Amino acid sequence: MARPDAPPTLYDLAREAGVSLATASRVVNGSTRKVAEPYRVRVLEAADRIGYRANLSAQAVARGTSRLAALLVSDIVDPFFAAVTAGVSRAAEAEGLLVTMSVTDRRSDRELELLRTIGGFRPRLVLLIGSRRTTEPSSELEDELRELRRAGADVVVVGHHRLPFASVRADDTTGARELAEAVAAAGRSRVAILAGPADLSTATARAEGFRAGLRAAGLDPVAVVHGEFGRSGGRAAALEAVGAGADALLAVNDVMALGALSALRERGIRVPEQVAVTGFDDIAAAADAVPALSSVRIDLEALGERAVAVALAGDDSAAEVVPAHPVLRASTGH
Amino acid sequence: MARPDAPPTLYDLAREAGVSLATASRVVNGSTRKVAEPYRVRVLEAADRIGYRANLSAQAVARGTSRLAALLVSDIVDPFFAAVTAGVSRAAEAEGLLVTMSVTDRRSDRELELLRTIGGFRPRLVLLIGSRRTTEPSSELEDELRELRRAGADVVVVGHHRLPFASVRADDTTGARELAEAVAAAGRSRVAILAGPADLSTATARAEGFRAGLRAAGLDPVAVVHGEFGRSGGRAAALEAVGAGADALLAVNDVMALGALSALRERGIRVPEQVAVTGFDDIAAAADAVPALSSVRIDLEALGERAVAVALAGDDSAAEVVPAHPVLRASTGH
DNA sequence: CTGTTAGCGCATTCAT
DNA sequence: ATGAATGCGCTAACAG
Repeated sequence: MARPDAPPTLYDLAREAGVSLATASRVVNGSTRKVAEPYRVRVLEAADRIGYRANLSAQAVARGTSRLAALLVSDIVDPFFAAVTAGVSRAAEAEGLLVTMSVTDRRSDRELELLRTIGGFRPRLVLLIGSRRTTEPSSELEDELRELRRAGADVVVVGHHRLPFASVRADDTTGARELAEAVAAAGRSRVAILAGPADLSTATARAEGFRAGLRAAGLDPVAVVHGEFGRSGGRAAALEAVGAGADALLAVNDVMALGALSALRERGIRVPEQVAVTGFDDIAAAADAVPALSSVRIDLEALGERAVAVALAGDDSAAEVVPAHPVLRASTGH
Repeated sequence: MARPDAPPTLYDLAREAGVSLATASRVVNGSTRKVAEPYRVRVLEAADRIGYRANLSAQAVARGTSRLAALLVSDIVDPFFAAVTAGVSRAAEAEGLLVTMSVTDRRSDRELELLRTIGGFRPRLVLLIGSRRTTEPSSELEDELRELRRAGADVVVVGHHRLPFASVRADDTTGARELAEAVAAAGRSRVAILAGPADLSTATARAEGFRAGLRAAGLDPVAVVHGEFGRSGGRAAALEAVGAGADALLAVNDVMALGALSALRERGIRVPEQVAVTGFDDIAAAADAVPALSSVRIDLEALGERAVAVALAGDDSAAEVVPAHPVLRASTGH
């Protein structure tokens, strides 16, 4: 029944406590507390007596800024993004920020649309997680972000990108290079790269790192196969790579590597005896795979936490990099 | 430089378009459009000329209600919650709602605290995902939810619970029963239940279902071992269960089952030859496990979508149930 | 159908 | 240190 029973307002609080609006405001919002103790307690007591809860939207209007951290993520079901999101969530809440999360589905149009509506809330932070296609025109996106920036939001992009904003990413190149070198050192000479989408910047950065590592070992990839970023993409790519005679498959992420493993298993191809397989990100499932998947470890949650820290710092030219190093397991015969 | 460059307001828009505030408002906010075409276009053109974007907080204040859907989730890294969240996100956005996501870490105090701050935004929807401990006093939580309800929010709880609010959950009992029966029919007679936390209502509902299924097959569980909900909990429980002589392990969720698989593998115990293992939820990783994990399939994203639909319906006594049925795979010898 | 005006809940300057 | 008054950006009667 009694639904639209309006919550008590600051006015109600003031009246209940027998003080002025201003005084009530000063004690419940914090600011530079300059309220005498007796008044303080009266207000505080009155507050929980009537169950007062500040209307954050009204605060945002009056203050001209909100306590929202807007998070845009490609796909929350992907363990990679889920982990980063967890980090963002923790760090944001520690800063007293409420995080809004929207999934872009990797579609630029949705990304843009979401950014627009979110902008309406005048968020304090805007975090873009998930690498951008390198081929798509990002000018619209860039404009929108710039707009948000002007409106007072600090924006940071997680992952590789070419946007003029602060960024946080893993040291993909180093991790990839080291992993490729380790695989070469393990005696594989015909290694293929499961490169994922050709226009995904993170994927290409990792593929480049693989190449560099192989080169350092005096090798050239026997194949570089592109495809979907997901598990089915990994399956298809794996099949194509072994068809090309590969004895090692370096995937640009764990999910693809897992797909590769399952495809190889179905084909009766033994890992690591016949073909070695590696992933990237070291998601939880990597260690549990059979055989356990060699990968490149990245502290995903830390990545998320750093993202909000960097955003809060407010330096557009910041470009933080978190470490990424190989974790060698059974899938490479280690 | 020009950072705190205040975004254009409705007032600016009106001036730019040469119309009144009210007219400008009418065209940009939609409502029952009663604006003559010529005016409409003038406002619209002016809008994107100056890059006008409505201040949603201000709208919320003026309207007395927001377009926010507040989502509280136990652990976003858990594939189960991630999938449900994805469904919620999609459905909410389809309704023009922005979703805020907070992770409770399964701690009641955080849950309560988050609910309080979120309440400050006067959200339109509040979704609680993740089953509640049955032992903890939920009165505070209940009060808080009731408060939100009074303030105009529609609240729905996903999963089993004992709260007087709308709910959406999977038909765990049926799914569990059917799975247990299938395992029994496959010739297992000494089945153990990896029951998870004794005070997690979803876990107990599933365990009860297992019991019922075994009973129907004339069996009694040889062991019911409680423990953590996660993968390590599954490992420990599995070891204890096989110690008790079990030839089948029914876990209350996939993550635990996956942990069980890995523990058994390390011990050299063969699945399904020596011991059958089953999970619950049928997360993506279940089908990829080795051996492929038998589980109970639930359309997790649909669960999330239904949650917002039910919430929007606004009926506190709604109690929707989505289907759950076994998916038999190699881990049970199917 | 359009414009005026009075709030919405709160922060904050300005007097006191 | 406190209170009265003004404004934040927007919506919703209310008149015209």
